Amino acid sequence: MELFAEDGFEATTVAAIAERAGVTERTFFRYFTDKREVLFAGEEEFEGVFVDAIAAAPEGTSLNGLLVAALDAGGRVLQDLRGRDFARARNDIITANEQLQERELLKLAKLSRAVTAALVARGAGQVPARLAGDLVVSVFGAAFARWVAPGETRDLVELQRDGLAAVSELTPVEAG
Amino acid sequence: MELFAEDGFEATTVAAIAERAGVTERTFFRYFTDKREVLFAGEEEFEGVFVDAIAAAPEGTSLNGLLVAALDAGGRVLQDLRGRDFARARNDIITANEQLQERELLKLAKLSRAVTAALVARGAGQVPARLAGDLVVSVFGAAFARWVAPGETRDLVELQRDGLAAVSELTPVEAG
DNA sequence: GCGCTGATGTCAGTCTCTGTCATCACCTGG
DNA sequence: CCAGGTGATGACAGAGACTGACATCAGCGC
Repeated sequence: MELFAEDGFEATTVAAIAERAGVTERTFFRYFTDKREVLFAGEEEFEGVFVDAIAAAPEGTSLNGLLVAALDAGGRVLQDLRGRDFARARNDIITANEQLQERELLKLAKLSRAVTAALVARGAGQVPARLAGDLVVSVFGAAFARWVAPGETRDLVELQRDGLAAVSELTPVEAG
Repeated sequence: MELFAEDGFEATTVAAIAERAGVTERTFFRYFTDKREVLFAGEEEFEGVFVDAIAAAPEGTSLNGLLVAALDAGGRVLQDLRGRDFARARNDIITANEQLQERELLKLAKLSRAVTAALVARGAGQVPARLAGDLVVSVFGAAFARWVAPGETRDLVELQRDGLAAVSELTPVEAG
């Protein structure tokens, strides 16, 4: 991340990263499938937080309640694990490069699919579960963007709640 | 697309594509920034359909109405331009390869941003517009997946309408 | 015919990523 | 204490995506 922040992602060669880490290029590729993957290590665990929160919710929880539970759990972990400053630094690197945005979108799409599967396991229908999975990711993404914006002081969890509330105002009774 | 369908995306070299097209590798890269980009040419125009539909809607149209207008227009174009069989063939290639999924997600993210901007231009707030932009893409994606599924006979537009209706049932009154 | 312009070819080179084999530390059983 | 197995690393060679620089050549206006 130091190198990426200094020279940019593309200008930083894998050889340079490996040297800084004190290993060879070959070893780098044994730990990371990809040059981009450096910035996305540990995404599966993050996914697990969302999924577990849905699975652990009390029986009879509404679909809406499951979404709130997943978002709260995910948001809290992200806040507490590394903090906002780290998130900002990482986010700056990613938003500066399309290749990295692609990879992030792929990870988010996987998160959406995981949430969808967890909702289906709780009895939701296929189509609504998929839409809800996308919704979770969308609300998370929008809240995250606000969270790392300069000057923002509110909690990520709070911003997510706010976003979710905005969604329910989006689609009034007369949809379709 | 012939080559991709035969040998798969990764196994197909740019040299092979160029040869089939009767040009050199260098010329290929003058027309496509990327090997993947071959499958995503003309995405800007598709984006334009959504944006134009929003801009062209009669004054006073509700936010919901704008989303319906955008989805209807986009769905219709996709159906009429190349047809379902072409969409299926292309979709098979993309779903078989993660690199291509990444690129598709990036294009969809751009579509979302474009829709967001169009909604903001119609007076929507920043946060709801972003969520609505994501929503449009989400509904489109879910409907498209159903549309290209084997055995499906319904219209893309119809499936989108159906998806949008499912969304409004997702978020009842007591959200947040 | 002259010179301009745009499209293409040629060539050399960088960088990412992969397969293969050698090396070396560490452990384990005899 | 040593033979042999195992896992991590290094060393190399090579394929393939992409880029920059320059050459070529057809078509066009003058």
